[in-house]
Amino acid sequence: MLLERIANILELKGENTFRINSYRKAARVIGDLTDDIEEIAKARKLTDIPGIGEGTAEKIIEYINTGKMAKYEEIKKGISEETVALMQIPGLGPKTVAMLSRELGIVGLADLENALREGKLKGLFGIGEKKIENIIKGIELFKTSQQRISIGMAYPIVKRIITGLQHNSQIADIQAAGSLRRMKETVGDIDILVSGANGADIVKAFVAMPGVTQVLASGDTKGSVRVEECVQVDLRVVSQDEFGSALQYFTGSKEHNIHLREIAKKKGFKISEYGIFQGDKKVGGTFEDEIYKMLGMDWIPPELRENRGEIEAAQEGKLPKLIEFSDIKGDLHNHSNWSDGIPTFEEMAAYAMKMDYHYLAVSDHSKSLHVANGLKEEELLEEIEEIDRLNKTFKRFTLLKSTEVDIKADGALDFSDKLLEKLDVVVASIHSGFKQGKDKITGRMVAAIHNPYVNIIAHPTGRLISKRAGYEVDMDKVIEACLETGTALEINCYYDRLDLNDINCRKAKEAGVVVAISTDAHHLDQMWMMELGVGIARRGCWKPKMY
DNA sequence: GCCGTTTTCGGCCCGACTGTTTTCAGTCG
Repeated sequence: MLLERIANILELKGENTFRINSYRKAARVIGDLTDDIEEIAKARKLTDIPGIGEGTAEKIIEYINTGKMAKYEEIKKGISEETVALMQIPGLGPKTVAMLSRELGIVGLADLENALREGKLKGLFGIGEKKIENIIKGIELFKTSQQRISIGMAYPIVKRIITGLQHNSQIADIQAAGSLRRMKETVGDIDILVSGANGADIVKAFVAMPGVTQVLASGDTKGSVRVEECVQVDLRVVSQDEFGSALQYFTGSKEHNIHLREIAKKKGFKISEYGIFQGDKKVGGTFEDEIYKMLGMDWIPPELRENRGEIEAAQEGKLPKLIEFSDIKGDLHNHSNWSDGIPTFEEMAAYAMKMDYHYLAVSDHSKSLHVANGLKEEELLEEIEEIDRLNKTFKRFTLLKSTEVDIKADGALDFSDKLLEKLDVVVASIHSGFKQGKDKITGRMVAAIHNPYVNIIAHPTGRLISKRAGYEVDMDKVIEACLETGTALEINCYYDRLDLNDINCRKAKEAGVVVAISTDAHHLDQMWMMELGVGIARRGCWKPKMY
């Protein structure tokens, strides 16, 4: 995003911080849009977007018309991308990078490492022994730092740690915070907050837990470790009367907190991780909701805390009552051992009943998907018979006859309508021809949506978090077709898919399209991932009953 | 650069930590 790049370069140039933040904010709100930016520009409504003023609107229009931004072309002169990237090294900020570039002509990481080796940093203004040591450590950290991981990987780690610690008698409250609590699809590190009297003891117990591979810090109020899964987990200990405000603070997002503090300030309050204050007097902090209440708004569910309008909605008492895991009555996309799954029908049904579900779809792959042991027509017919037989043995529970039918590269479905008609739920999805152009892929999907027997389009974009970008699909056209036919789009809960993502999910909701939250489980112990999908749906503002 | 119950100028979130320029700037979350 060009606006973000402008912000980075301006930062390096030591421009006014507030101007830099304006560019960052503009870049972010545009990234969060569910509507097409060009459409908004055409309707001359860019400045209606909070954070976009006259100046930025002009630049966006210029970019749409010419593919360039004069401002960017102007400021990037003489500054290399490599130099801008140096700011990502922990401990190196814009001031230091600019100084190193000015004094030593350092352009990129290679230059910096050479200069360090040759001892050139010594004696520079503001650089001492310690600073040099920290830059070296920072480079190391930068090189080995992990990408953000899927929330589906982080979630079980948190559950394990919380389960392991909650019996500790010193701990009063324990709760995950950060982007994990907000159910963001990826998390950088994991933040866990506890309240308790003896911080040092709690931290000691934390760093000694099984699964810890490296202790990064262990103090009286904070412990930091790396666990087997190569993720950093931070534990912070606060007193009980600070737990609410600390939870609010550490949950974020940063943008949400900044906006909240602006409002607090205007109302004569000050909020920090230690509490909410009126003058010097602490007026709250034990419970998170009291902070929101004192600021004259409803408590905001963590999943919505991204500064995308949730604060205004809370002020007006217009926050939706979001869907919860307990609202889920079944799962419409699962695989059995008849194709590439592990469990038998009986095991699936028993597990679903234990989860308090009323129904569960058996949606094994179709014949073309050989790698996943796709079912042939006669096998699907057998499967139908077997499920019918089993259903007679259940009370208040139904296994639904289903398939995950392939939308083949030529756009045809892998099973005939005559066969699909015999099923309770038809899930259709793309597993081939990923590299086709946008029109072709969209055409295939729209054709499937128009098939009268297709109920759900699974993993609509095909992306795999941190692994595969997904095929090119025109989501607006897909949504339009779904709206026309009543076909549902899936929120695939599988941890590395989470597809639809939160933005597309909200887009679907705003359009009035139905979504199905399904796990695509191939194993019983993947069925918990429904919780992830519910999180995405909550971020997409879905209520329990839309219709 | 944005924005307005402080409304067209003058603000713009809060606190901790670190290292060094010894009174505070830079960086981070």
